[in-house]
Amino acid sequence: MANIKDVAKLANVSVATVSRVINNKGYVNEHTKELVMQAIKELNYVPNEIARSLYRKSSKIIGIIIPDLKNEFFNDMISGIEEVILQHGYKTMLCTSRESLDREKEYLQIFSTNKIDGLILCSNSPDIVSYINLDIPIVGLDRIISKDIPSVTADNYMGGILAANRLIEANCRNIVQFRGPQTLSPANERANGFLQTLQRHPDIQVHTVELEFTPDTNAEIYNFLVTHPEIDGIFAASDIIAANCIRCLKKLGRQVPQEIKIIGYDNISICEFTDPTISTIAQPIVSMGEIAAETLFKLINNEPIEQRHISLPVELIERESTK
Amino acid sequence: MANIKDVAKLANVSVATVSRVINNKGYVNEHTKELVMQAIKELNYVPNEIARSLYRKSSKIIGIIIPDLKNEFFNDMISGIEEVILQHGYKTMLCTSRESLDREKEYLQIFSTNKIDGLILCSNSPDIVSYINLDIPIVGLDRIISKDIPSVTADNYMGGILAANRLIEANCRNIVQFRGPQTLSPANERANGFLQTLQRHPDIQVHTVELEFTPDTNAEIYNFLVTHPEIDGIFAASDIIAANCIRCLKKLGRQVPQEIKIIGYDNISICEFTDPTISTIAQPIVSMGEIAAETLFKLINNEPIEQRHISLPVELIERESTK
DNA sequence: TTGAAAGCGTTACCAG
DNA sequence: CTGGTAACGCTTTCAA
Repeated sequence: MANIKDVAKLANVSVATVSRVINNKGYVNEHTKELVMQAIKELNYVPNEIARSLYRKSSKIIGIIIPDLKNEFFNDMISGIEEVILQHGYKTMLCTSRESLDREKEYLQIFSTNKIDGLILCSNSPDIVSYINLDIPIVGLDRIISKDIPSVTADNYMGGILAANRLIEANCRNIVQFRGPQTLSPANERANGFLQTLQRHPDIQVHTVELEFTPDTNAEIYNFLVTHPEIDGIFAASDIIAANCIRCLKKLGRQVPQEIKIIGYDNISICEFTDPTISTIAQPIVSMGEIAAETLFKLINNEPIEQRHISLPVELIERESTK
Repeated sequence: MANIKDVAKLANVSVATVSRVINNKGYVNEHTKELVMQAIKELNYVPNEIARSLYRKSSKIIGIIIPDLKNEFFNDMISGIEEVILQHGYKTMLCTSRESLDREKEYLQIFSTNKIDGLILCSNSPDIVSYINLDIPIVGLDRIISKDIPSVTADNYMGGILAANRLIEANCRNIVQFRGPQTLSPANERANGFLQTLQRHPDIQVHTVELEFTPDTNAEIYNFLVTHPEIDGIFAASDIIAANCIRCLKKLGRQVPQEIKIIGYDNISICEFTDPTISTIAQPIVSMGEIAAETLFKLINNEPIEQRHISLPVELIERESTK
């Protein structure tokens, strides 16, 4: 692979001149420029970004840590992020933590040695903060990492309220909330919004079941529904869980939505494929990613940010499962 | 951020010694080592991987280009790849092409300037080869890029055969194949296996409809099914398409699987959530990713590879849609 | 067992 | 307008 010296030699100029040409910076004679361009083409030269990074002390790489790629929710986020990163002329280093603190630490280490310029972090681990030894801008995504780290989240509290109101309107009297783990702030906020709204209706019974965000929650769901035949309304922590509920209820011979209403969360594509289709709380997922990335670049460029913690509105999408 | 010089100064040794310590290489006195370690800890020093990369002329980064993150199929692949890359002490630079040649070229350019050490490429573009100006190992994934570039694919031809045989066994007499675009070799191989098997049954009518792998193929599917009420068997190019078929047929009041059998492709999670659940051809997706990565590292380390083009077995997964 | 110094490929400053 | 050169942070060779 040719380097800048080879180009300089071939074009009979100094490396400084070549550098000026490839960066379009400083004065350089039109004719000299031509010569250099020709040499570049002839040698098939591409500048070595690593050497540049070393000099400028910045890799132009943005690190992203998310729990899981298999979740459509995170995919949508990433597509929003990637677009913005590319527009700004940066690259993406994408890592999945699999919800493991060890893996997060490992990637943080890699990021640290690789001198990334910014980090978008979507972490469950409450004490991840103490492992962050990066002196670069960070934006928390979907979850608030700490008070000091800017974040972009959805209005989970409102999501809980919307779900509760819909079930109340639908005349549900025995409601179960299959909520996410207590370690996740979004799950807590949703539960708070949900429960506080229902508290104003003392005639409504509310159960709470805490589930992990793993694929095999079926047994727990099934067990609960079998022992609680009086349930007539479900608020699920995710659309996947909602879909699992539908499956369980079908097995139990119960009619959705006639006997039981269900509301999911996220508005991923599965909502449209189940029978009945799933009513859900939609988050502006792609926007969340975009805004997180935009915020990160503001931090990188030392521009002011209006708001440290941005919370985006959510929306109830009505489909068949609550009709 | 402290650098190696700072550490050397604090420990009262030379940078060479510090280097020896952090790399565990060459002779260094046990006591000196202690001193250096202490200095490292005190300064919170982490080696600058960019400087290392520059020296060793290798970034320890593997580039991955895939069409789309939103597709569960590619996600599973990536999780296989990521694991192997991490084990080998490399990092991942993941890029999505959105099926756009321009974007592929853009990323190829980025990879080139960033001196990645290897590339896993999942590209639709037939003429992508001519844009690859990297002198590093490449492995094609899911699709064969060129005869010379090692690849890992699934046995798509066999997938077509399995699907055909299942529909034949189920006594289908009017079959439609919703196949993928002709520009994709996997789609062609599946179609070949499928059609060649059915040719031996002249009493069976076969239609072929070519679809893009976009989310909004519903109109085309609906139009075809409405105008062809005699259809009693469907082979879909993906599980998503199969799920769309189920939705359309429900709208048309037709019973699956009683009146029409459906077979999908990929075995992604949606198969379990539709009603009826979807029979499908399963590819060893995670393995494909792992093997592609393993192959890449063999190439990087100049180890021999047994086979240039590896084709992995597929399997029919029987669910309700063909019962 | 340790240190000095060259070199990895680039940029930017300072002279000319 | 152009060239020489220090600097970016690290590794490795060669001498001591």
